[in-house]
Amino acid sequence: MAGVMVERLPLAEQEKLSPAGLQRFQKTPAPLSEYEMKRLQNIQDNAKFFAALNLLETASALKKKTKTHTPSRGLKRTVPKVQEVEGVRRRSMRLQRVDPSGTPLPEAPVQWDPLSGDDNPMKPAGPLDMTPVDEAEILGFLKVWKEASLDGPAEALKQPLSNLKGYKSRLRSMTLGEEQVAKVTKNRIFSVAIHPSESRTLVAAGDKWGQVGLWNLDDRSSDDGVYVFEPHSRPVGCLHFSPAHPAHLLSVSYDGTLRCGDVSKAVFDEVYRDESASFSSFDFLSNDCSTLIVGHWDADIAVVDRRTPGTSHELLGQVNSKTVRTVHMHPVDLNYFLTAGAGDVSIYDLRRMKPRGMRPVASLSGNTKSVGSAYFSPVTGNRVVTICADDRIRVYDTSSLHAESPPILLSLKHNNNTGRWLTRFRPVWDYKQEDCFVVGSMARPRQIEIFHESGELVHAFTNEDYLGSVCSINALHPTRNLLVGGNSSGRLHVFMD
DNA sequence: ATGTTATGACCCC
DNA sequence: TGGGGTCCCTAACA
Repeated sequence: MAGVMVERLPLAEQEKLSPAGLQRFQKTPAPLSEYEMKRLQNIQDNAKFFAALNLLETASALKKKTKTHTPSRGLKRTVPKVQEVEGVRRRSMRLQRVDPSGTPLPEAPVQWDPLSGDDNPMKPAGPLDMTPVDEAEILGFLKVWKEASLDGPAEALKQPLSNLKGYKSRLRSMTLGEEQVAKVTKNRIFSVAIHPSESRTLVAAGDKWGQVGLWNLDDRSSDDGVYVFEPHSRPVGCLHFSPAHPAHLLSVSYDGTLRCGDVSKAVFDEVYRDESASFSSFDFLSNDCSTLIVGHWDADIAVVDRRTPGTSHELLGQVNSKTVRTVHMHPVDLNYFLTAGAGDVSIYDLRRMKPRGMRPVASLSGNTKSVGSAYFSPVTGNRVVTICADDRIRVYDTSSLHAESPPILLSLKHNNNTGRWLTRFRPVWDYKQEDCFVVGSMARPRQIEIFHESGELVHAFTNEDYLGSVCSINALHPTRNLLVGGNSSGRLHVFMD
């Protein structure tokens, strides 16, 4: 803890688990809801799918596998080259930057424009096939993902908070080995997600240029279990498996689309699209995860219902700040949501959505520069953790939602200066231990840190051999001892017991 | 001043 | 060699 300055403030007592909080990670409790009907329909639809699957799997099992062992998992060194289908590519002298005699012209400053080149074209509207960028066979993988999604509600969610000592020993049991590191996207990671299954280990990451990589860690066969898709064309800022139906993987992107990767259909459906906008984040609004709240970069907030046809929002408001980097629902009272952006962290009431200048219910003041993220503690919502460019991590007491200015419990000095090439840190709470959060770090040796809300460094994950870079974006499994950290070259690191 | 966004410098086959 | 993989604490602009 050298160099770390902690300002301690009084702590409120620990709250009990709330049923509403629990439900976020459980199946929809209501019997025969619309969702259940839809699910039955899906089961029928999928019968055919599995029939086809069995046939193809048999066929692929007969294929000879000759791949040699490589020390690192994930995306391979040699990416299959896309052949120029048009034969010789004609380029003008001007584009080649040579004058008519063939002598090179002096280098002109080029404004790089992703929209004009064919490097990163906007994806077409409508569903995209779930075809990996290398066109690898994925039926076997989809089967795993689908089976993993059939896990019932976790008993562990109902267990009371363990004490800090017990929690520490759980963290100590989590290790990183060669098999727990893989490159899952081509470029730098902007978001990660963990499938909630207790029987299977499935993680995902979204990158700078719209890729979403999925990694099945249980796949120890000759294949490495990594499958890379490209459902977006710009950074994938936020990624979550649906807690109510984890066969769905939802993603939002700066490209102005929100998609839902659906195993049953093997497509990335388009849920919400606004080409003139840029989406930064989203959260599930209802416990059945059918409605979503989406934060736009320009401070618009949209409510989206996945059940209605079309790709527009149901409701649009604008919060009273310059930008919205993250949006997060209160886990107990689903009328309230939290936004964080440029120098502003506020709680708003959904029932008072307005087209412009919404007045917050509460303002979480103290951040003196740009705020990277803000999240409610996931079970009670009694805490909010923020991270700011002023090199502080702050924890607020939000147990009284109508306190206009929730008190700061902690202001922790932390080097958040990630610079030009690293994704900004986003501390997230641990569902298993609601008073602790995980955050990336610039400290050497490279580490991923777990802090208690008091500012105590509870644990630092390090590994001399396999963790040599900054993991900006991290996620913790809701019940298992499992941590995923993503770095700026597309690699995931999975600490587990 | 604050906040955001660009695509660099190396090393290694 | 050069293109791709990898890690990372800057500088211009609005």
